[in-house]
Amino acid sequence: MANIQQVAKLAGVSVATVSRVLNGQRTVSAKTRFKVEQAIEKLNYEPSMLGRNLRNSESRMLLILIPAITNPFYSEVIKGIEHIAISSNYNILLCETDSSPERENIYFDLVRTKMADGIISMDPAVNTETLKVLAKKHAIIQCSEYTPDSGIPYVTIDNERASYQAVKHLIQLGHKEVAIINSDEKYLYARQRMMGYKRAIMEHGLELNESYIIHTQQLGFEQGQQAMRKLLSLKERPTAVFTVSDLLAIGALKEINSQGLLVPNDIAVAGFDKIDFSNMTNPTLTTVAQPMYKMGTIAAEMLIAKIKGQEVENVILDHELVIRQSTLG
Amino acid sequence: MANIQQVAKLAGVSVATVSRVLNGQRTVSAKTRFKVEQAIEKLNYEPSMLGRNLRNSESRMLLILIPAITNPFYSEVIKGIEHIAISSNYNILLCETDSSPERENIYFDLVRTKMADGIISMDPAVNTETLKVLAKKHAIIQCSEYTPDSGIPYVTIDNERASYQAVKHLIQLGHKEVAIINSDEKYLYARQRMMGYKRAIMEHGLELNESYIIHTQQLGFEQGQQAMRKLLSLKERPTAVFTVSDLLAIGALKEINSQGLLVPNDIAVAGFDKIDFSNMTNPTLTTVAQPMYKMGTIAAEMLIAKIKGQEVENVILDHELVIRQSTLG
DNA sequence: GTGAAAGCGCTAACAT
DNA sequence: ATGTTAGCGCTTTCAC
Repeated sequence: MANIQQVAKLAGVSVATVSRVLNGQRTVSAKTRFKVEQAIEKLNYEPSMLGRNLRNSESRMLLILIPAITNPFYSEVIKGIEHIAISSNYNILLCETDSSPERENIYFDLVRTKMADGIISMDPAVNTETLKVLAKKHAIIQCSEYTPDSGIPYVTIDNERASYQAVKHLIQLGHKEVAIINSDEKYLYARQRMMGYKRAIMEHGLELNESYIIHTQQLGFEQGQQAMRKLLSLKERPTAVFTVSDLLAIGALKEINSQGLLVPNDIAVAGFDKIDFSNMTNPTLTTVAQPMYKMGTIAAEMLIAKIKGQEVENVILDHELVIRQSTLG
Repeated sequence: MANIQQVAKLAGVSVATVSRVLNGQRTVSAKTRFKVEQAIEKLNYEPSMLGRNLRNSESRMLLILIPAITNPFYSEVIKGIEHIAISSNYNILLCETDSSPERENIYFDLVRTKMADGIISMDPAVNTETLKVLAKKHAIIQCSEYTPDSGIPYVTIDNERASYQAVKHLIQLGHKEVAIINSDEKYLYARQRMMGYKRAIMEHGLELNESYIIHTQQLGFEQGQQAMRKLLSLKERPTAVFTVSDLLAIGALKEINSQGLLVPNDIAVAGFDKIDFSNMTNPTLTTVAQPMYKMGTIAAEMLIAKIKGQEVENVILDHELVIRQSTLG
């Protein structure tokens, strides 16, 4: 593997000049540039990023922290991040925490040890204390889940209102027994969506029934099934269910189906995220659309700005209630 | 940010000694080690991987090439890769090619420029010529899709046999009109699965009907729907459909449903991959289970061995036909 | 317009 | 057991 020295030698110039050509500086004469390019070609030279990165004291890597790669919600956001990253000459270090603090710490080390120039955290279970400390010395953005008043910039949606609108939709359809399948309320988004749920219930003069509130530890199909099983075993079954994730909703749908009940006739279901799957279920799923791709691009832009030392503002993106068969029939 | 010099100075030792402590060498006396650790603590020192990597001439990054991050098949494989990578102190550079040659080339540059120590390619659309050239100087493994006789080690399953078994299952159920929704046969796996399909048809004395063979450009829900629409518009509808991906199968299921037909009574459907969602459809999907996680761990182990300069053998993993409602009712 | 040289932070060979 | 030093491959300041 050739290095810059050998190129310089072959071209009969100094390494400085080779470097200038490499970096597209205009202070090199056309003749010299040509000689250098010839030498590069001949030696099949590729500049080593290891040397460049050390010299520039940067890695040009963006660390993305997600709880689980299997949730399509994150896949879409990542697509957005990737788009911006590529066009800004950054690369993505995708890190799945499985909500494990040890794993998380391994990944935090990547930025501590300069292997990553910044972090986009999408993990609701992230250790906010560590994150805050880290944010003092490193560029960090939170995406979707965030920490208010932490000084860490974030991009997200208005979870309370999104949840409110979904539940209101169910209520306006005539449902009086509306359940919610939420995730653990140690997460901010879960608390916000719960608030939206409660506000909708209250504002419409309905009764808040504690047995209609189910919490799950994770956002998966199985958790949705289990939660729905609980709800279906109730003496007074709900007639509608709002879940904070499409994955939960799809699991719930499945469980309702297995018990021989019909959606939406027996029970209406609404989810959250508008993942691709949500349009493939039978019936198709009413859900709150999050602008996932856009969220990704914005998070990436914010992070890159932050890495450059610029100030960045928090961003709240618009959501949209997408009404489909699982509530309308 | 402290560097190794400052630590050495504060501890009253040389940088070599600090380096030894950092790398856990036992040739350092307990007393000295303690002093160094104190200094590290005090300065909040974190060794820079930029320096270390340049010196060691490695990046400890593994580049993973996938066509689309949104296909859950890849997510599972990645989970496996990640598991091994972490425990071997490597990190993952996840790269989505979107089957675009330009993007692919950007990613190849990462290994050319030493930003990645090796590649696991899972992209069927990968440029095999470039890959072969690259493989001469770099560690490369192919996972799932591979290039026979290229000298590039791979881990995969027996696609022909898997496909054969799935189609045979349909035939043994009494179906005589069995269609296949395949992807473009420029991909090896597509050709292999087609061969399995044809062998099953032939061996059972059925007629090969060209109009029952549909090709799609991508593996997505929409492509499955479109393909199924074509099949349903046929004068002589097939009574069973085998698709080379669960995503296609789910799209097909959807289309059959929308046209008011029933699975499996009117048409039986079998997919491929056993992604999580395949158990959430209504009816649940008969599918060929690929050991995705294991495939990931093995690919990662092979790559790391290869990086170390060891020879590695190709691996063919077992698959399994999982029979569920979409064929059995 | 080009070159010489310093130095980014680390490891390892060699010396003691 | 510990220190000295060269050098990994690059960029950039400062001369000329």
